[in-house]
Amino acid sequence: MERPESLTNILMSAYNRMLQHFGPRHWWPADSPLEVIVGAILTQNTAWTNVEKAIENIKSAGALSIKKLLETPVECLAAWVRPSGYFNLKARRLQAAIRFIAETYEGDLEKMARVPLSALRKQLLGVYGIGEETADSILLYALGKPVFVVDAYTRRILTRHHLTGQKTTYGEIQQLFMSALPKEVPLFNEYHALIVETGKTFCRRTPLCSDCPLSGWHVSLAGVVLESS
DNA sequence: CACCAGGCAAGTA
DNA sequence: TACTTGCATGGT
Repeated sequence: MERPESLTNILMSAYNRMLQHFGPRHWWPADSPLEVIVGAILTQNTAWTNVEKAIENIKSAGALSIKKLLETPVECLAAWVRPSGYFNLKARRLQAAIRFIAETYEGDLEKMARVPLSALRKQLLGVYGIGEETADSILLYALGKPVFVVDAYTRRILTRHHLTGQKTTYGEIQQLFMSALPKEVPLFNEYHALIVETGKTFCRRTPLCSDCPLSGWHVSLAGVVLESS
């Protein structure tokens, strides 16, 4: 049996395999920090292609700014974001996020980005419609904070490779990565993007794992060597 | 036709 | 605290 690998080696090996396979993802797919925030809310449990249509509607209306969105009635927001699903819900969530930025930071995302990570994360989690994944996506991809984003794909891939159980919490999975990896924004950025790409391509709910960059990925942790499925 | 997608909050026990 | 349910469009 091989010598047990450290968690750091396991996670970096997975990262290198995914990077080798897909190349850099250049995330988040958006033209501005505000567009990242809007996209983070609209993509909740929704395919990104649908989010693109919704964002295009907002752009076509010339409304992709804090000032414009702030004065847009919620019914109008709902009409624009309709293609992304849950449109009544997401219109309210969008409005709540925009109001928070306007009221707390005078609509200035650069001012917002100067607040320390942990304090900012708590603030975001207090906003209606912003949970852990959305908060972390905003922190990392819109504000440049070194935090690891955990999503359904992250969970699914780790579970399939026996690195975590089904009931592992968001925070535990986040700690798994953040305790083992250097806390660098470019690494966290690329790592999560690669997980999403790998998940979309090879690890959907209906399994389709052949040729996955992680197939045959030997995981040895705590002296127990497992074979990925 | 059924199932799924880069969650979240509110309700229930 | 830990589970369940509603929310909704568009692609496969």
